[in-house]
Amino acid sequence: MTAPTIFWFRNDLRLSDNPGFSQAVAEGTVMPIFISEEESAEAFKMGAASRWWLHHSLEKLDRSLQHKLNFYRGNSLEVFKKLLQHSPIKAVYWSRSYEPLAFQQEQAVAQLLEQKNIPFQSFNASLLWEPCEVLKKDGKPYQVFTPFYVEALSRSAAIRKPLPAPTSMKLCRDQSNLDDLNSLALLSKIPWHHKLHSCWKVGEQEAQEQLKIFLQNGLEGYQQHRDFPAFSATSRLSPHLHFGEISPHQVRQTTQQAALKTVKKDADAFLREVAWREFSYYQLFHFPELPWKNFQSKFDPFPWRHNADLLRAWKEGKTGYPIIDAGMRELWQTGTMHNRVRMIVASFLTKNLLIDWRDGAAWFWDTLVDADLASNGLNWQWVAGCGVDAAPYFRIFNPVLQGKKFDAEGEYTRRFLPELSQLPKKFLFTPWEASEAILKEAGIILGKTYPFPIVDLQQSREEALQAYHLL
DNA sequence: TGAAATGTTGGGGCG
DNA sequence: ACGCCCCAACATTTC
Repeated sequence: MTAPTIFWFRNDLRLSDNPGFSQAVAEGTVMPIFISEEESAEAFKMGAASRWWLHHSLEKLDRSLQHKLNFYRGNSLEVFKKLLQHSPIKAVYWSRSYEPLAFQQEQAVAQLLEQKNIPFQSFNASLLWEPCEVLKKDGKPYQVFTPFYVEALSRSAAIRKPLPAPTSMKLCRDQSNLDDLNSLALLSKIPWHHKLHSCWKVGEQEAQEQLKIFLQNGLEGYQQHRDFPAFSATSRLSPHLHFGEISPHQVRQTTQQAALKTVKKDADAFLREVAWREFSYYQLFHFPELPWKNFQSKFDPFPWRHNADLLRAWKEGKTGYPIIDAGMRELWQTGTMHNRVRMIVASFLTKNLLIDWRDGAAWFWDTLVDADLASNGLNWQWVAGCGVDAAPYFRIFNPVLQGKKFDAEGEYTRRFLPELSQLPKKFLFTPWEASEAILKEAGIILGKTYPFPIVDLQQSREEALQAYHLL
């Protein structure tokens, strides 16, 4: 048997539109591998919800690969060193990561392969635009989304057409490898994740299916409906995109084809959101400290509060503000949160509670199935006001008004806060204003079945404005 | 991809 | 008929 080409799967867990994989298959026998770096460095630790997703995504991918996917644990450089000792390798291909640490790892592997004189090649499988190519006239990266997007769109012609999945593959296993998917220990022993099964369908086929469902049912009116958390008007593609079960190229092309029949402005609005994902990776590429360092360094001395009780109340959805609590419970129960509500809860944490955006980001990292280093960092910094093209510091969401405006019927809030389900619409976002009789009728005992507000909105708003103003 | 404070306008009630 | 006040509705400014 001739030596196989290794294809190193990373966050590109699909067979279709995977340029490196297609090329490897076209050139002969392929040994597909996946490396979990989680044990090798704290920085690679994934959140519990992401691990759940990854486990099932790998399971699906392994099935598509005729159960030939090879699993390894540890530092990727060490894994490759061992791999190269065992058997002759023709070449190594992979899809580039645009996350700083993962990029460093692949650079180290590339160096090793160079030394060993083994051909290798990396591919862009996950971004529509190479971060290093889209630059301002002065050669510096864009810091504002809109001009970035205008420039990016002008380069649309260069975007590759999505590739079909290979029709026939010769795959092989690494016989010396004893690890399997379960050795990666991605699933928590506590069966909390069972509830995620009813919310999500993981995998490449499922991602394609979800895109179709969204384009058929959700695209028309997307621009208006996407703001209302009770509707299912969002694409729900983010975890699929994060793990590369579907590529932005596929999303873009299929959306544009669908848009020929439906409303163009909705398609544009949707693709603009996909472009925000690009912008996040773009910023992460040019500012690798994005996930943990203020983009605007003047925020560095900001006096964030370290109040464990307030933070816990926020995490558990027990702040006493129903739209906040509904969002936080949705997150815990389903591994996601509607985009509008993410902004509201993030504003509440960073402005009303004056808690460090990194604490919020860490919780999202642990609980979101679409937790993404680039998007999480960019968007938290956006809300906190310290980020790229950020929201101004004085933009403070009022959870009562936001609830009334974007969940006017209270459907979303009641869905995730069953203890308030009997409360009349008039008081749903201000239960503390309801009379004793009304609360009793609704079966609510404030401070017992549902908390009193943990902060005063007006006062905390004033304090935030004052603190931010001092910057 | 806000909200609150402040300013302006115009219609109606009323002496 | 007129001026005055009130206030809702909308617009602008400010944080």
